[in-house]
Amino acid sequence: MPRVTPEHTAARRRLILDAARAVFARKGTRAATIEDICAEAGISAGGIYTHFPSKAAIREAIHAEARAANRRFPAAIRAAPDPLAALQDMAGDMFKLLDAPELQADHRMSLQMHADAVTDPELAASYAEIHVDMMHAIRGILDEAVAGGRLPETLDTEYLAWTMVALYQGARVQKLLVPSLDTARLGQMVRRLLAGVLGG
Amino acid sequence: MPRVTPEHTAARRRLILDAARAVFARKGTRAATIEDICAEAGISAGGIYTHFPSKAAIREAIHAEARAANRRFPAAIRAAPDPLAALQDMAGDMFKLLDAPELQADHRMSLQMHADAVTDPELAASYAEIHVDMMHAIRGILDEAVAGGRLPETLDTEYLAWTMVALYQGARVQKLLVPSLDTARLGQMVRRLLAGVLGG
Amino acid sequence: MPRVTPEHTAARRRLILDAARAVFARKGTRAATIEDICAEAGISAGGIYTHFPSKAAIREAIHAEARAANRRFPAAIRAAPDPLAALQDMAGDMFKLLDAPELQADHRMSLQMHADAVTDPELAASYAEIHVDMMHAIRGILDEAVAGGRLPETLDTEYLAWTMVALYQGARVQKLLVPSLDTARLGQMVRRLLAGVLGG
Amino acid sequence: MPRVTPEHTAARRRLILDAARAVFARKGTRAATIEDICAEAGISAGGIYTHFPSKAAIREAIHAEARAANRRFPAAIRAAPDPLAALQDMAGDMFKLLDAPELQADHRMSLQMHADAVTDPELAASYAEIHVDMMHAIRGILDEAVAGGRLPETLDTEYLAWTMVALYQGARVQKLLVPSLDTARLGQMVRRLLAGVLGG
DNA sequence: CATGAATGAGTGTTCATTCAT
DNA sequence: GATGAATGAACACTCATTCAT
Repeated sequence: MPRVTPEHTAARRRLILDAARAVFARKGTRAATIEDICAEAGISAGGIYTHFPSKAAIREAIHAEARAANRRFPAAIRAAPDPLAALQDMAGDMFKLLDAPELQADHRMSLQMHADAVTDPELAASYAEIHVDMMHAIRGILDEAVAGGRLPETLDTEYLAWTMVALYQGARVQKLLVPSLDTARLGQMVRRLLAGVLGG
Repeated sequence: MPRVTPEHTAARRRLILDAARAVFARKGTRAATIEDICAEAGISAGGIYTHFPSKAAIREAIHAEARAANRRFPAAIRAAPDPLAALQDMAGDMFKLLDAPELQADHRMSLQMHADAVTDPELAASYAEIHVDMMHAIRGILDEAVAGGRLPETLDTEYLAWTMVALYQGARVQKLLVPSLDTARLGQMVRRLLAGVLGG
Repeated sequence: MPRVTPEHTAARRRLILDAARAVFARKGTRAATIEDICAEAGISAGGIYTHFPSKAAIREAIHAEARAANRRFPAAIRAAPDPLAALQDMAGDMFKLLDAPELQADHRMSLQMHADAVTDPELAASYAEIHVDMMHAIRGILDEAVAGGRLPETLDTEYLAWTMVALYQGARVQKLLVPSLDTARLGQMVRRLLAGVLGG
Repeated sequence: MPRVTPEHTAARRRLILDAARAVFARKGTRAATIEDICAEAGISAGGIYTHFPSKAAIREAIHAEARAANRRFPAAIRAAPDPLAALQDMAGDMFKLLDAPELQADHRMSLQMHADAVTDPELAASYAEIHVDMMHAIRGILDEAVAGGRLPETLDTEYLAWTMVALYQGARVQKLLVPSLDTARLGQMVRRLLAGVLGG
């Protein structure tokens, strides 16, 4: 019978994952060493291996969490009274996400992971699914608006959705490289571009 | 009379840089080893160090070339009879670039470099300049159109330019992760979005 | 074109193998570290890997050499004018081998390898072949003596050969554990036991 | 009243030692991990240290038991009505021991221990004593037969005894490496060799 | 200059041992 | 006593870089 509560184990996993995310974001997944992660987490060098079988497993766990977080996005937006309006608002305000201090590590991590994905087919497939999921979520809202007569049937909803996702990903990278970027103005411009198609 | 001609030296540099780009694109700058590059170039491990002082120097040389290539972009577009129309066309057609087989390695490399940039402030600064350069080139064209009365004075040309750059970067990543992406339809959508602002 | 002669490469391999044999003999194959071997050979830690892909490969190379050495044994004894007499002499004198200072490391190594073999099926199969080879060599001589009418047809030549091999292996271990063992007297006794069966 | 009875403690020791013997036999003393032993014994990693201060101590305890078992051998053979005949029988039948399924682990263990002994002077000394003990037991029987006039005074009883021990050790290794070995025929041959010296 | 073997600091991982529960 | 997570010193192996040829 373990004398260690499941809560303690979960907390330790959390500790390691958070440390790893911070270190991966700072140094990149490849340059980050197990020792870096342990130092960040305040545990000993071997201590990781009670909770994860390898460095790759940590990376995968972080990736899985990122993916899970992305899955929650569609539900959130669908819950709005007027999803189409919510989508437009978010396109304008989503750029607030780019400034959120608590998300900086995520943005950096994400970029590292994208770079890894190009190298690792398995990771690439999984990341592709994240993008596809985001696209589908947006497209679903657009399709409903088309069905409701609020958008023309001729609208290529799938590629409008793809475009929005690309815009988000591109803006994330841009903000990382050019911190002085004014995300509010960027949001305004995106909103204006979308207004030309979505109305509003 | 020097035994080794400058041409030979330049050819050797070229050989190494091309090999390095290919390997960096395939494996990532960190995972790629000097030996990988040598194998790709068909030279010996020590031979690199006659031409480059370190692996980092190779990466920097590649980056410098990428930057130089980007600098040629504004001039090309300015040379068009109607730069604004050329810009719009390119926004629609630029996505052809995403499919160009000879550019796939560049797209991959670029992603690896962006990831490195987050880790390395010097590289980040330099990459930021590339983005700023692209933005300025686009903005210059937009500003001229404003001056010529073809676009309203109220247009936030700087952030429209930023948006276009973000869209390009995002689309590049997207195409790498989701190869089935139909870049023609993506281009159509981008063109349509821009039409709402630029007219057309 | 390699600037290093094949002789140099062979010498380096030899250096490493000899060092490894010494260290394996002293510490056992498992306890011996790559660093031990490098220190013994006077080379740097990574230097081994130019010549051997892994520690296991070194062990296997040593094993292969031991096996090759064993293969030379039959030819040597067959070359004698009277192989049966030579066999008997060797049975008595072979125990001189146990004292030979230059073979002490081999005897120790051999014991380590036998221990490894029990653990590793592949190595076990290979070691079994060494034993079978030795047995066959001895049996061949005995069978010729039977064919020549010098030994009775009823003699179980196969198992007499096995017994001789077992005696050799057992004596090797014994001498390692009990260095004060008088191998000359041991040889006398073996010769006497064999005389009862082989005549002489 | 002690919460933990001596019986319980003894049983736990037994459990650990049996598990350790099994694992050592299977993997070798060095490759076997504490965790392997714990898994085999069905206890936890820390639990070992209540009963043994270290892994080495377990190995030593097993060795001590092996030595104790060997000490019982002389008494058993002396108890026979005709010890000399019993010795000859055993030499022929002893090879039955090689086939006994319940002794396979012991044979393997023994080989591992011999290998360790070459590495560890203390263990070597102790193992030497086991061999010396076996030799003395056999020699004692032979000397009595000499005293009783059944064997010639010129017989080198000490080295005949050593030879018998070597034969046993050698045969053990042989049977491990060459499982197809026919131990009955091997026994026959040994008996026949001994008959030439001991009569019978 | 080109070569490639040698170097040696550093990496991910293992495992005997400790100790809070 | 028993547990098993935590520790930290090794370990096998990698790789950017050097340098004798």
